[in-house]
Amino acid sequence: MTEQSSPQPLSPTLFDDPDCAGSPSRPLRVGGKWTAVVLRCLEDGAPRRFSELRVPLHWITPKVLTETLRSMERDGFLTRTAHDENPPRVEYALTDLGRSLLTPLDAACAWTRAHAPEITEARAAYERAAP
Amino acid sequence: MTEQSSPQPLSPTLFDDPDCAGSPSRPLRVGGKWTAVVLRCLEDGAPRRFSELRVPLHWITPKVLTETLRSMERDGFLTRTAHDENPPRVEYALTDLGRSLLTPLDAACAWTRAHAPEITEARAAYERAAP
DNA sequence: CCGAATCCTTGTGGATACTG
DNA sequence: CAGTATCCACAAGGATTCGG
Repeated sequence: MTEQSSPQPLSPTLFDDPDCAGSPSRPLRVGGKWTAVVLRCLEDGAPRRFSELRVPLHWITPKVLTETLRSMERDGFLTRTAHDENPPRVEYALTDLGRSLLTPLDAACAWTRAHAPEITEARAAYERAAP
Repeated sequence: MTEQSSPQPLSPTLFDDPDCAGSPSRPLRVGGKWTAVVLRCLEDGAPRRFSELRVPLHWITPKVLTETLRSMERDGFLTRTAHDENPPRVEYALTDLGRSLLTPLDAACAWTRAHAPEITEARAAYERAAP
């Protein structure tokens, strides 16, 4: 098996940026576990290939990525374009609807970043009170 | 058992208002299934008792409500106040932190309402293409 | 290369019954 | 009233394998 070191993997729990790595509170989520991370991967508007998407997604298994992409396609968040070539090439890109989801997503992410310290402290206090 | 007709039950998938009843797309969620609904129940600032909370929550089972409240207390979203009386009385109320979560929550809810028709249409189109 | 098919593990939520 | 304690069902995520 090929040795892989995902460069800057995004977290499954979404709304994370690197800062939230410890991920205080399961933050807001969209649909499945990976939906929002896919949104982040595609937010620059450039279409991406299946295998490209796996890299920043912690080497998510194909099955799970397929499921995620299918449901997002079904909901109109992205388009799937299969080019009839050999080797096959399939590209995914956000639709306007998908891009519009980034707005509430960013709001939620901002909230998480802003309040992560409070949550961490609240948890610590809770532990102190009830060990 | 007492016959109960929960008056205007809030949906588990959160961010719902009555309009989103059909709930296109699993919308954004906060932590567990019920977290955000509890936020909504407490958003007016008035403290509520355990049993009061069960009513608008579809008669959620005590176990699940307890879990939800515990995790929210732990994260500092609400406070739990046990009055030493008989019969016992326990009240839950949002903290400032919990209240602040309502902002991104409202944003997400607004997005869902605004785009629900598009999602519904996208799904219909998807079904037409791949029946 | 892009997935589909299969099987398995886990987490989350829920039903029911019982207690301080 | 406000929970615990058990047991259970199911969906989601994941590993592995196979196919176009």
